[in-house]
Amino acid sequence: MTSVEDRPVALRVNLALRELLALAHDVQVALARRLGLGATDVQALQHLATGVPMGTVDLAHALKIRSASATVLVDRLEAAGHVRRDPHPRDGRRVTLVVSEAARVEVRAALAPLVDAITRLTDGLPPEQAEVVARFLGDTTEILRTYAAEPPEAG
Amino acid sequence: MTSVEDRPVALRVNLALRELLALAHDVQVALARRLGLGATDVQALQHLATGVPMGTVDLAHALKIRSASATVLVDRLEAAGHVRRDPHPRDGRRVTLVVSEAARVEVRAALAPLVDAITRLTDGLPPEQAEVVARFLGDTTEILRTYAAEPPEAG
DNA sequence: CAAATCTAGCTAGATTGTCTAGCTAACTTA
DNA sequence: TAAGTTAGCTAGACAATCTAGCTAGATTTG
Repeated sequence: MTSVEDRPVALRVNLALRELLALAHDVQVALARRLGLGATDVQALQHLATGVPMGTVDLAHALKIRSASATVLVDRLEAAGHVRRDPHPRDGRRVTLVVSEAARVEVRAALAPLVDAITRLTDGLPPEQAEVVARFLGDTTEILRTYAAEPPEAG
Repeated sequence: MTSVEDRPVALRVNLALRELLALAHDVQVALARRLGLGATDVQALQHLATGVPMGTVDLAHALKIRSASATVLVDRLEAAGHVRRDPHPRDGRRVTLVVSEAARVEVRAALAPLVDAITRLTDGLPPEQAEVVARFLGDTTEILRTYAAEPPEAG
């Protein structure tokens, strides 16, 4: 039996989360505009900036677009000087995508106000509350990941 | 061996949030695929489903696209039987967009697993922790909104 | 070791969705 | 009533992704 008093809180969390998901798009667009790039291109840079070495196909998988589209995307980023195509040392077919240091800095700078604001928010919380929030966010991303991965029709 | 829990809480929250923002896109795409629509069309339905009466221009503002694009978007939704264009009772220029009950049900059903999972998660929290989470999410959406609204160059 | 198969990446052309430009009709104001 | 504003639409341009199909390098197999 759910009590009447914790219903509003659950509802508030649900609504806030949905609003946050909706806002995510706007945030990506805003970030892209700051960098003068398209939204997908920025996502690509963010993936590449994690440091995990990637080829064109890997990037395509990460972005959930076709490899052909990723090729064109990398063309754009390369033309803008944001990434470089390095040959793979062992596999002649492969390409290793390397983010330029300038692009890395640009992305970090554009994200800074956001990261700083969130950090301020987190630092303002008592440690045990921050812990609660971190755990909740971790669980939530897990749920979202599951939902996003789930096939449209359950087999 | 460092585990995830050893990291500073602030960093974990920041990372989780960024992951959440990245996942939001995938979630929208997954939802769109379930409904057989484009991502923006689904967002439009979600906006319209809130019950706040809207015209084409209002929808355009909500989605941050041009009114011309919204017109075409509404054409698509109308052709698919998801919305209806009703004349505005007082303003002859205006159109009131009405979501069909079928579409409303479809969207709710497609979102159900997500909403249910989040609700389970929230209901599993002690009330005071839920309160902390709700407050944090509210503050976060505020930060994101500010970031998304901020002009590329401070003038 | 040579043939068949697979994989990474690319090119070309079709498709889709948003954009800009510009229009009409209706509302508002001086 | 004339001028300006707003809601919505149409037409055509543009940008990003998609499908189809190709080449070259890697892997497997008889």
